[in-house]
Amino acid sequence: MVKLDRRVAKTQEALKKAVIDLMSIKSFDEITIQDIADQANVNRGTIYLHYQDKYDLLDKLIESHMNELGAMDEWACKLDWSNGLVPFFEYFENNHLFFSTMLASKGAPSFRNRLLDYVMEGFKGEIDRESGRNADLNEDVMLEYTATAYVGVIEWWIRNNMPYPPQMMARQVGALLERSL
Amino acid sequence: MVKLDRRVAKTQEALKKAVIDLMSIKSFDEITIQDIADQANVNRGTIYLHYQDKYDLLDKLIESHMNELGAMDEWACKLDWSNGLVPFFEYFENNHLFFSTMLASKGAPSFRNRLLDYVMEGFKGEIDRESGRNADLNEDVMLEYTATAYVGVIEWWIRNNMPYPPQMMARQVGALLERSL
DNA sequence: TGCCGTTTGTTGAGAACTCAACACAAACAA
DNA sequence: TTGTTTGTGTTGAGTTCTCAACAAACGGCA
Repeated sequence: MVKLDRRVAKTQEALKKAVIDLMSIKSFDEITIQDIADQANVNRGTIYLHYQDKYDLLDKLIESHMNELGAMDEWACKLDWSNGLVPFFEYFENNHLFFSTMLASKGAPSFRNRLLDYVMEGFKGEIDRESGRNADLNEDVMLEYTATAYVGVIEWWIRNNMPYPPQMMARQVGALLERSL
Repeated sequence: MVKLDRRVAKTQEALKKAVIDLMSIKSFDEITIQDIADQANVNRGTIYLHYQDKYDLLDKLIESHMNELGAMDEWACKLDWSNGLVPFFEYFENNHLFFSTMLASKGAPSFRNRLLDYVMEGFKGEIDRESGRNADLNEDVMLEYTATAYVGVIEWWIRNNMPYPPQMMARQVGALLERSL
């Protein structure tokens, strides 16, 4: 992991934030490269030093969120379900603008699928294979079932402006996931 | 007025903000150049591309506030007292962190004097010389009197966390200033 | 006194960014 | 159709910023 130039970090951060902010106003397709540059207070040409085009930028933005979630996974999987989920719900809360606009936008299905894949990957290692209570259950079905439920709840929670605190959500969803896996 | 490079504007902005933020924690003398660089997320050497040292930076920071106030002066002096003062109190409110720390710091007297000078300069053109009610009053005394009162109220208002809204302050102080000038 | 850790101010090479300009494509109106 | 507008992607010269390194000054402290 080479530490990257301070300027690079700053402009990439600004560009990603700009996209998120703009997506709460316009749909992603309506956003022009110039819009992003203005919002980020960066020269238009600079964007092309980091990304192919605005789709690439959005892709990298999603990617960085997934990486962030992945990093939390490694850290949190040592805890029990209820406590381990807290940081995730806090993360969703902190970045609710991103997730809500992404899940509401025209490209939502593909983003939703990407999130589902990520979640399923994480759940794969959490299935109870020892007690035998899942002996006659198919793994793919179990994963699809729980991941869909989990993502669905997240989606609902964010869409409704996070009516309950992360701690409570973590406890509730944690209990349900524990039963399912 | 040459428009300056986007990068220059950004770093100068970041540096000024950094100083203000740090002054709410430490006294200005305790703040190191490295502190400012860290807070602004800028390389230490970069500071010297714009300022002689941290004192010069503080000086320019003050200067830019005075210019800001001066620009508002030209715009607001066409209005009556009560309405013309509103933007000023709003400005003080928006930048209360700067003014409160400046007026509380060790260098406060010099800053206070600078503010007084600025205010007196602005009041100079507002003295009523026509009605005759000020005929036997000395201009210097009047200016000193009103400016001290004005600055004193501002200081009190900010020190006490702005207990009344800008509009109300503008109305009250406006009425009093009108009587005095 | 001399040593030591910290802060300061400066330097040079190289990377990143700016800005204005350009050619091109798509959308759209006359 | 033609002309106009708007957005895209690229280029090159010039400026700004980064980073690591350096010498020098400062303030304890033994």
